[in-house]
Amino acid sequence: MPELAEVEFIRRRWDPGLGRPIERIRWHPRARVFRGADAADLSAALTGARLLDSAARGKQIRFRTDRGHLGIHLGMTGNLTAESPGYLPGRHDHLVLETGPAVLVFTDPRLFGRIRWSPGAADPPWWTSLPEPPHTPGFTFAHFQSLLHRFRRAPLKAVLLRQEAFAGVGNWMADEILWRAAIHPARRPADLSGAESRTLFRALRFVCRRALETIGRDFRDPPRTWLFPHRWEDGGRCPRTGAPLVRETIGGRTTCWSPGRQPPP
DNA sequence: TCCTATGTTGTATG
DNA sequence: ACATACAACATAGG
Repeated sequence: MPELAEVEFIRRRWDPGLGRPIERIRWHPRARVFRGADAADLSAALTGARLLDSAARGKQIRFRTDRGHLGIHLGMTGNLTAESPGYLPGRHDHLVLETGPAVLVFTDPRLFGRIRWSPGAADPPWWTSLPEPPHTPGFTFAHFQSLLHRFRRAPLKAVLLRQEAFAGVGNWMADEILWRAAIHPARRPADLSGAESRTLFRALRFVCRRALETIGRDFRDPPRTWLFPHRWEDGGRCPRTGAPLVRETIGGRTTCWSPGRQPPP
C-alpha cells in the first residue's frame, strides 16, 4: 500500500507512544523484516528507551530515540498501528513496543518491509544517504534533467520508480504523474522534447505535493478528477477523455494509462 | 487452481 | 563501472 503520502500518514500513527519509555518489547527476531539489523542489539536497546520524534523521507521512516535510530520501511504490506494496553500480538505483528498509553505495532504479512537499528545520536547512513524528495524546493528542474539523462534509455515508468532518484514515488503515483503529463509510460527520457520534460517535472511535483496534502494529512482519497480512483476499477475510464483505461505490464509493473491522451512511442 | 497485489534486491547481461 | 531487465522474496484474496 504505502507510497510517499501513505508513509507520511502511517508514520504519525505511532505519535501516541512518543515521549514515554518503552516498557516492554515483543518481537520475532528471526522474521525477515530484521534482515541486516543487529537484532540482539535492537531488542536490548529499545527496552527502556524513549521515542523522541519521527520523520519520513520518501518511503523510509525514522524514529529517533534517546539511544539510537529505529528505521522502518513498510514494503508492500507493512503498517503501523497504535493499540490499547493489553493488545495481544497477531501472527504478522513482528515488532510490538509497549508504552504506558499505547502499544505500538509494526505488522507486515508479506515481510517485504524492513526494520533497522543504529545506536547512538548521529544520523545513520541509511537516513542521511536518502535523496532529496521531489516535492522539496531543492529538487530543481536542472536536477530532474540530470536524472532523466542518467536513466535515458529506460521506460519512464521504470525511471519514476527509482527510489534513489524519485524517493517516495510508487506504482500508483508514477501512473498518476505520467497520465497528468499526458506521456506514455513506455516512452524513454532520451526521446522526450524539452517541453515534455518540463511538463513531466511539473506533474511530478504536483502529484507529490497534492498527495501529501490529501492522503498524507487525513488519508482522504484524491478527487475523481485524478486517475487514482479509476485505475483499478473494473471498466475504469479516463476522467479526462472518458475512454476505457488500459492496464498492462510496463517497466516490470502493472501500469494503467489512457489511450488517446498518452500516445504510445 | 491460477492470478493478482501501492516494493526492493540480487543477478545476469549489455 | 554503469544501466537495464527480470526473477525472487511471502502471504492473502478474488
